[in-house]
Amino acid sequence: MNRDSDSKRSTIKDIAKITGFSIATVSRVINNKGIFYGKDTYDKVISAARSLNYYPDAIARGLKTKRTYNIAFLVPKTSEFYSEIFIGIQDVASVSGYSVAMYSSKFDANQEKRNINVILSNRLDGIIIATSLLEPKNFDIISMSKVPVVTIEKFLKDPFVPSITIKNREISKKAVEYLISIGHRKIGFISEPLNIGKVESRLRGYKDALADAGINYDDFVVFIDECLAEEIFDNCYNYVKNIFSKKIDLTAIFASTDIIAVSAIKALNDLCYKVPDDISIIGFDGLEITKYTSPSLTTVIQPRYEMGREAMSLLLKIINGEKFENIDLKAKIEIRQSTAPVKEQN
Amino acid sequence: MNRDSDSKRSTIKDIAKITGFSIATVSRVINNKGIFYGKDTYDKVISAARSLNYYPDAIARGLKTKRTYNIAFLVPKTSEFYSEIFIGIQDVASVSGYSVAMYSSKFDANQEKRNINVILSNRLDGIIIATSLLEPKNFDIISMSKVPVVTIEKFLKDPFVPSITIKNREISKKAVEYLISIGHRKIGFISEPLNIGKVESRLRGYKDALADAGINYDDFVVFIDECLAEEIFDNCYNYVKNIFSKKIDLTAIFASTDIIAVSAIKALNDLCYKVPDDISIIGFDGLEITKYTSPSLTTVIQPRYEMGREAMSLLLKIINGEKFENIDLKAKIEIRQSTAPVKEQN
DNA sequence: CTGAAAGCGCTAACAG
DNA sequence: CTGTTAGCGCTTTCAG
Repeated sequence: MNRDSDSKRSTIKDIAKITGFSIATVSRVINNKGIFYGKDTYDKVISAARSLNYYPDAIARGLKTKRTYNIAFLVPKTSEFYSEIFIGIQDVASVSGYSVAMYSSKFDANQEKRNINVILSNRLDGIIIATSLLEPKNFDIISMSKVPVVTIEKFLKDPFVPSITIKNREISKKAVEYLISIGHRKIGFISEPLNIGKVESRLRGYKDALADAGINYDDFVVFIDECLAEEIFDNCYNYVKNIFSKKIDLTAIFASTDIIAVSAIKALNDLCYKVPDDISIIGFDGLEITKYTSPSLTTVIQPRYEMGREAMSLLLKIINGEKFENIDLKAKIEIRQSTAPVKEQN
Repeated sequence: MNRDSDSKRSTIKDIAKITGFSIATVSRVINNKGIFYGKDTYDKVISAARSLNYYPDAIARGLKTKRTYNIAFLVPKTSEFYSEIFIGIQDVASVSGYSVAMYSSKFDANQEKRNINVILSNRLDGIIIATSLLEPKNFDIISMSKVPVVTIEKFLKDPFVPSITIKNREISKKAVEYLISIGHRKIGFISEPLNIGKVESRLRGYKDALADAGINYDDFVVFIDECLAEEIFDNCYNYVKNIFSKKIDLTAIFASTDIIAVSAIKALNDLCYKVPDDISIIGFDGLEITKYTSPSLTTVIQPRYEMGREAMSLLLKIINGEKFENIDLKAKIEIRQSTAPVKEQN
């Protein structure tokens, strides 16, 4: 069961041979370089190319031109969250002839390093990093290589590396203010590890809102799950369940991601708390699934598609040597069923 | 704001220069080719490489060797479903030194074609196609290129293209039999477009089960949503809502994907049907989120990680000229809260 | 154990 | 408008 590999890939040389033109001419028409060839030449070359099933060899071309027109999108895991960013990236990339491939580290620093090595070895023209890298040392490798980079959701102090962020602190503050506005004063905060950057900002927003409302900040109701993993739901579920199996006096939770929020709802249900009657929950991200949980989730919706578009535009600017600056986008709160006015305590 | 590009990437030539060896020798030690060099040579070259921050240029190497050690994973959209397959692929690929990048067509035949062109131009060593291509003509392009291919969840008659499938028909039959075993006889089938291959098999399994139980197959309770889109939840939700806004006499639904099932639960809730009291629902795929919906979803769990592993192993066999055959994996049913014995009709 | 040299497929001066 | 030619960085005979 083996495919006959007699016929190898055809090259411009082959086309040159059967058309009688030189490889230079063939190259010109293949690349549409100006009008330095006749209509007739064009037709002959193109039809020869077609009949030979010719494909330009991007490898050879890249060796010469130092441009591969390939972009890497580096994520810690592939999920709906990154997926939509990816689409935004792809949409603007393809307009400029760039293609983008997604590399997942699966929350594994070694895999991340391997991915980076591959990306650098393959001379990809740029890298978009989502949510920063697991291993700071891995960033140094990229940095030394001088490949254009932009980050999403993680601001680095490196002046060569601009970021796409959203106003995490501001919108988090608003989210918590909303909770306060409907009577909540005992509001917990649950999140992934703080080192993710964006999470810090969200915690800060949470504190801002409490401070403004004259509510004391209480370390005891801030829960940071220090574990990141693929089985993120199970992980969060157990985490929340654990928290609430002790008697905790909260009427609302601000969760730093939708995954946490959705898991929390389930955990609370299983513990016989009713959402939103006993406890309100607000999430963060705006994943599509959150409209389909019961109750549907009140959440902060991030403009993920837009983030992807902006990231790629920014990267293009760096590649083309134009000037660029950081971009800070707005998110918005969508109120659904998981939040309700606080009930009278008795 | 522009990075000084004075220092370009270093090459084996640079290493040769500062060590005094020839580029051939440098190449040998970089590639660990046998023991055709002394320990001393080795050390000198390696330390020079390190000090120059040397990266092998995969582009140049590929031009010479015709192998890029890059694999493409082609998906119609990036989602949790493909995500886990991806991890399986990546895990076995990396053991053999291959890296894999994911290319999404976003349910767009043009994007798909563009991706394929990029993949072929970049001489990727192999392609894993999930769920078949949108456009059959696009497959011809790949086929003509003779690049090794394996498909997941879509069997092609092409003898050069083996597939990883699961026993869709068999397990679907079992799923419906389970519904029947708890008293259901009015069972609907809701799915994505039939041309996805796997869906046909699931429908067949559904019919098998009905036939065995002596239940008449009724076209009227088989709903095929002919639309595929990114907003898959909204789409399915509306579709199901639409179906059930007419008075439909069903006690159970077999949904061909979890997304449909989850959307259906919500749609039914909004229509004041109770799941599973009024109607039972069983899904298909085993997405992690389905444990966290309310009620949690009874579903067919596919071994997605395993599918990815097997696909990559198969691809490696083709690449290495070994013999290969199709692989058909088993799925299993996990019973959760969305299914219950049928209530007495009155 | 090491070096010289050819060439992978393509682009881009430069010369007509 | 077209052809010649010199590499891009690397691997790989073939000689030593």
